[in-house]
Amino acid sequence: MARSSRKQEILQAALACFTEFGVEATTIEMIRDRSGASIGSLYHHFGNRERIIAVLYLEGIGEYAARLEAGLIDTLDAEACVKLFVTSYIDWVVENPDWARFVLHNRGRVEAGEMGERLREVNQAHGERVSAILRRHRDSGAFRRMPGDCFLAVVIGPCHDLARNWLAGRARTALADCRELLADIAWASVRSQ
Amino acid sequence: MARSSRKQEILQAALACFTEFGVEATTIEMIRDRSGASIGSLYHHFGNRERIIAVLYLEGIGEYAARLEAGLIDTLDAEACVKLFVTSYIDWVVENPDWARFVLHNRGRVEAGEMGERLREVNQAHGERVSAILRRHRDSGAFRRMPGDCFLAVVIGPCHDLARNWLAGRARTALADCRELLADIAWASVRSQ
DNA sequence: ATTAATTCTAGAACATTATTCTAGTCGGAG
DNA sequence: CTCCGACTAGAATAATGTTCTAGAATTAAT
Repeated sequence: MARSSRKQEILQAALACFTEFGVEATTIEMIRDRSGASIGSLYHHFGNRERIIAVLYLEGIGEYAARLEAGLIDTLDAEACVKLFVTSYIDWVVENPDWARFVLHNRGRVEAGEMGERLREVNQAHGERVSAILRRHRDSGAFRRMPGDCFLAVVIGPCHDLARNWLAGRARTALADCRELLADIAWASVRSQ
Repeated sequence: MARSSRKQEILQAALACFTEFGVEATTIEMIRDRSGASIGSLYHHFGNRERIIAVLYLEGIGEYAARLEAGLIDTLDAEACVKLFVTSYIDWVVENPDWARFVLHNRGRVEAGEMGERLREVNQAHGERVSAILRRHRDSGAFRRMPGDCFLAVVIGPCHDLARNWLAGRARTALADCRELLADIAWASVRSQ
């Protein structure tokens, strides 16, 4: 099979181009040059430009989701659950800055495209597994009463915002240094009373 | 001058196309068709496709920033200041959903493009005016000690997240119904003690 | 009112970029 | 060996963005 890694090489090259020049400005040819693949190879593996973007996106959120779910499985108490959302997100961003930046800026694009349906399915499946775990704590009254949509936004929203700024070089504070603070605030915001 | 609104017509048509088909998928020709302008007119007013996007973006954040600053000028106490961040944001999103969706999904694109420098200037100027007002309260000890980057992320991050979901049709709860709750949480998260 | 200057509109010509298509190469299964 | 599917290659083509030249509309000056 020659190298089954050709596909991965293309994805890596694409991410590097996106990081360096922006998604808009990178052309198929730039990806071809950097990956060493041919036009034919590129289109064999992905079909079109948009699908390169979509695959990269789906792999990214998949990686983060897997990490989160791996941690959540254990019999954690409500506080640890909430804090895990924050810390595993921040850890992932710090470890994969380019990927994180790409994911943070391209959800809309993927969702509007032909892979949008797939993305919604993946997100919904992940959301339901996570909700199932949280429901136990919610039912036991560990959380302040609020709509589920708000709960997630309050817990992870500040992380998204700060990560976005940090990745863009706009934040004076290192993201990692806010790990504990954001986890504390998230827990304080959603715990009952 | 015929209509000086030709430029605005183009912007409105562009936003409508972006909303309906996504920024990627809308072509210059689609904008031309919907606005009734010619290619020449389009390029006369904007120079290139990217600048249409950038102008739309800058007008959007300008509108929200103006609203926020108009409210902040008054001699509000710390709590009212923080809550105004939340409520004026949510109000703006509810009143301008298409614009808000566009702004939420295209910051990276504008920032990476030729208007990126301009955008950073505008944002910095706005940020400094806002910071100046908040500093008074911070110095008086009204806020929990934390980095400035975190402060803003904690206050407005959940709004961004929930608005993004609501605008995408993913939220079960109406955004407006979360106005007070999010404002309360924001204040509770940043007030001292 | 006429002229001149400026702004704006028009769309064909052109350039760039994405995509398709045909022709292969390579490695393994039978 | 030779057949088959996965993969690679790059020229040909299609789609789209941008430039360019010409001219219409509007305004201001005389």
